[in-house]
Amino acid sequence: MSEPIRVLLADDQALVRGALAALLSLEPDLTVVAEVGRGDEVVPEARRTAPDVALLDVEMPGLDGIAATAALRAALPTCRVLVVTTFGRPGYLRRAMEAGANGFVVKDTPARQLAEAVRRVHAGLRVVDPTLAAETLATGASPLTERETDVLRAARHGGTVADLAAALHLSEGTVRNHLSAAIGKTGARNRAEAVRIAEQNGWLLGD
Amino acid sequence: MSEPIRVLLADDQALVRGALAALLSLEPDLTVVAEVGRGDEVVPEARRTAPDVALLDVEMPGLDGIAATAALRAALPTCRVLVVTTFGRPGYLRRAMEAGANGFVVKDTPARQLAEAVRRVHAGLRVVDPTLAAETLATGASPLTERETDVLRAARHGGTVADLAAALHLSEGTVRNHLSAAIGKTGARNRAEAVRIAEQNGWLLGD
DNA sequence: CCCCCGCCCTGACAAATGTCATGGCCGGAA
DNA sequence: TTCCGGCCATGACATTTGTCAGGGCGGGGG
Repeated sequence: MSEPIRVLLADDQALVRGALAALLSLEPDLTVVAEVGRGDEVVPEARRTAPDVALLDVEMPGLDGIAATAALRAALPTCRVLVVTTFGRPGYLRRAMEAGANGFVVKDTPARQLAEAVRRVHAGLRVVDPTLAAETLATGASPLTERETDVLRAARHGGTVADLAAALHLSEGTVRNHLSAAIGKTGARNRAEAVRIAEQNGWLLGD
Repeated sequence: MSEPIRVLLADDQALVRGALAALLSLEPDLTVVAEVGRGDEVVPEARRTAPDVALLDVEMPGLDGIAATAALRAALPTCRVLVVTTFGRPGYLRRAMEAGANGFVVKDTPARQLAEAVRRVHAGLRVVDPTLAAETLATGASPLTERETDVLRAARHGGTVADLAAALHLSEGTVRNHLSAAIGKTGARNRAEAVRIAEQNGWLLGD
């Protein structure tokens, strides 16, 4: 039998991270060689420990999992990436794949399948949650323009138009116009709903 | 040495649930006797397996963890409850304790401490995340009246005032008034912000 | 070269939202 | 009993938000 597969774990919730480590450690052919809780710690730690596969959560402080995927692929091209996330948002899958991920799994897949997914990714295969794959094709990429995305992102916290205008250095009229466009494109009936829809589709990544 | 502690796990994310099971199974004095993915499966499964400690997530379909806690305490008073949650929302802790929980842990506590928390709860001690305890005292109970809470809950999805009025069988003026009151009490500057604040404080439980 | 198309920016107008004063209802205190 | 205070309900009014038409800028195709 060959060397065990070296795995790096990245998840912001320490409890979940530790639990996943315990789960994977049950498999004789897998070793967890590193654990990190922030996206910006992924690359430094990967350089140090040279993992074969990195298991990255999408929701992380510092750098989200998608950005961390891109950074890791650039820094260590031989390291495979398996993205894991809580929410089955179609946009996440698309963005993850564009960033160079080798696999994508949502957190409500059965626990027994995770080790198998790691093995498949390590073997060079692509692993994609099948239910999500169909949905991704249906919803497609973001229809939002760059500025519209900026404005929606800023609107998440619930400020007034004046606040957004100040934060983005735009006139209030402009902000209203971008919001209006975003509302139209998302099919929403007001700002709050547009934010919710865009967020659910994963169109607001990048803080 | 006495019998191992029997544990029931409830979490809607199968991967996390399985991982927690793996983590706890590493401890020789703990046995995971049941796993469920919905709040409304907790009591039936507990009746069947007679656990000593139930580990409940707050965010679950069917019945949230707080409601499940109350139901479980009523059905099997000898079973201790340890509530686990992703978000350290002060209101959650308060509500969980009022519902009869014996402990409360957030998911970014270190993994090693979970087994210890289970043991303490089983021994009859209370386990509370210390940082959260202070915050709870500071933010206190919800200042929102029942109707205000209803209206904010309905407003989460982002509908218009007309929608809310129809859903709650109220006049539009009334809905606006309740929203205005909620905005005032939360210190928000518009509806969306009020929803966000109330949600963060755990004042909107109960779907 | 010129045209066209899309994105960005802006102000004026219409529509929705938030505020306020008012009145009905109920339960506890005087 | 009567009064008081809190919650709920409602309509009129001011403010904010969403829509629209229009102009500037830059890249790609004819």
